[in-house]
Amino acid sequence: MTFVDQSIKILKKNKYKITGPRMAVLNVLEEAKIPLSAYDIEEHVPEHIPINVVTIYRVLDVFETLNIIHKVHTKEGYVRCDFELQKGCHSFAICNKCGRADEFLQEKCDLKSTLPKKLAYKSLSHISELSGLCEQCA
Amino acid sequence: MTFVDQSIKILKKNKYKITGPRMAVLNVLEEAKIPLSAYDIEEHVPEHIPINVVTIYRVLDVFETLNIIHKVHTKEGYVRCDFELQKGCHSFAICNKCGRADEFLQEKCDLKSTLPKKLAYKSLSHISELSGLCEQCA
DNA sequence: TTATAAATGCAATAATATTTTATTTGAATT
DNA sequence: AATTCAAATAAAATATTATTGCATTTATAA
Repeated sequence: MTFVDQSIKILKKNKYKITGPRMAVLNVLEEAKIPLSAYDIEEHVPEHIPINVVTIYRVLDVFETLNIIHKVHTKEGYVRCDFELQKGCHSFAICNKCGRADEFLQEKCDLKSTLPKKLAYKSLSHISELSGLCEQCA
Repeated sequence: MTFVDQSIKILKKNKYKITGPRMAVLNVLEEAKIPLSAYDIEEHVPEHIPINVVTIYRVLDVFETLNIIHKVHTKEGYVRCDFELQKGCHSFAICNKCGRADEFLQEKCDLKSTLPKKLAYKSLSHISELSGLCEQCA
């Protein structure tokens, strides 16, 4: 099942409408290898169906909530979720040279357990981003 | 040894000058519990010694290079380094309510080892940010 | 097919960040 | 204490990322 199909399924399941802007953003992110900003996405959308950037931000908000996409904070951009991965810790390996971002799973994630006892946080979520050089750029 | 003194020591060791703007930024960050943007810092600097925001960005760049401060990417802000911690993985626990950010050490950090073999990245650095509620806000 | 909640468009604005060029200054040296 | 100059800063313009409020349109359930 493709990324787009899987995403549509998730949208419907959660009572969100299938709209033009949402489909356009899904199609752009399906192909992207590097994190794209809302403005990047605006440029990649086919010229005959222009979308307001504000709309793109709102679409991205919904997609993030549904875990259809993830925000790569160190790059201020968004990438599609890799549905092949199981639910768990969504982490990214990011290439400093070409910008490529690969999602990967931390099967045995111990981040929460490393939080010192004296920091009594009720933790809800976390993100790990690793910067380096991908195979091609190394 | 205070954060400011330790920072001065590191600046001198690396042949950077001790200047007004650098001292002002150090003094602001020494007290801050939450990540501050360059513009936040500009507002916190004493009124009788205004600093250009561009200068603050450049000061922050140097400080980041020297690991005197860290950027909290999920908040687009900067916090002082906690020199009490040993060198290693600088991670943050961030409160979603009050914004507080506590640096903590992952003694046995396994992030790099969780990167799948097929992603042949040469990893250089990484950041982990955990969002939740601190003891006061929980 | 129609009613309506949800989604979008538009305009304005805020917040964060960078580039270029000219000027000033910290501190090493004399 | 005066001199010197690489290093640091200021200023102005511009780029990039993000949000808010309100009017209008649309996807879909009934």
